[in-house]
Amino acid sequence: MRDAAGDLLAWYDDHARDLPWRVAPAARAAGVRPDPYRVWLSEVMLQQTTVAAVKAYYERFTTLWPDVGALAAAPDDQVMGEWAGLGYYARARNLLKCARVVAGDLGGRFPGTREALVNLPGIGPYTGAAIAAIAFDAPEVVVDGNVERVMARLHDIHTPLPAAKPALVEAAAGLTPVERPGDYAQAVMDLGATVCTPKSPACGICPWMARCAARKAGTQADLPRKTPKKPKPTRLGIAYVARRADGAWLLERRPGKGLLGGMLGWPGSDWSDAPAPAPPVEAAWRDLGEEARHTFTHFHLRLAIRVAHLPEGAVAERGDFRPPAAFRPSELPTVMRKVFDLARPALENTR
DNA sequence: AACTCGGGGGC
DNA sequence: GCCCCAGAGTT
Repeated sequence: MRDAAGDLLAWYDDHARDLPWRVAPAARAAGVRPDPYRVWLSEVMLQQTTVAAVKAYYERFTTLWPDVGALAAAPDDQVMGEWAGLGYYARARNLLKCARVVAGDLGGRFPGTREALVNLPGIGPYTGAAIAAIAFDAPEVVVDGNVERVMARLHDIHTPLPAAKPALVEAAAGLTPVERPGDYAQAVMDLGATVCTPKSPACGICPWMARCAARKAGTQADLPRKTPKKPKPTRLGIAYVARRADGAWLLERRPGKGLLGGMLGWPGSDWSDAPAPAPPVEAAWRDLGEEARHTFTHFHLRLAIRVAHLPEGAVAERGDFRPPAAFRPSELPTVMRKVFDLARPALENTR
């Protein structure tokens, strides 16, 4: 009788999703290994991010920077601009740090073990194990959100996350095969993404149906359990959008740490219960009367928008003027792009 | 162990 | 609206 990993690999050979960062099955069978650079890039982009959202960014990055040396040589601002909209911007900052360590100290080659990989910026337990397994054929235990859900159901584990994490890792370790560990890891994740989904799992077509304890007990839809999360407070702020008579926009590079760190944005107030006005330049500011609403991981934001036309030669206390040719709205994180979309009509005419 | 850190798609 | 997503880093 085939073991659980064997059943899943057989399913994977017929049902694997065709994803840009994967080596096609025929090529893989012929011994072609995936490029560690591309595995790493895809895994970092996929952290807490859906496949659908990642695809276009992955194609863009690999076109602009086909290898780790090219990425390491790219200017910080360009990389941050290309990451804009994908979220969790510390990933992009650590991506560059990691690329520069690999391209510099490591001669352009990624290390092939989990232990060495997790010492690099932005590579944690999951990503280190995933790169080692997928790119280097190491039998590492790869545990992401999909694996946690599948293991909780397979073994009918009712302990809420995150307390259940050690038990789920142990369950995953007991199943991970020595052969084809990379395919096995991707198979569990595909299973979680397409069959063992968070809501209404398709148990009838699951290759592990007969082995699943939660299905026997009828508890699969309630697993994994999670500790309740805190409600999000609402913060208020003011964003200032100014345009000079020559068409230049007044923009500001945010500090390199914290929320939206390193990203381009509009100058503004603090975000709090009672934000203090902080115009970046003396001008006849006009309130737009419409606010940008945006929800971050742990709070809601309502951003009032103030706009102003500035005379030619105006000088700002904060931020820098960018001519239209040097500014693409796609460089902005989403909340700042929302502000721009609302403010633009009022500033289309430069005088 | 708890908190910070984005954004979009599904329901 | 809430939930989820190929989590990592900080405190």
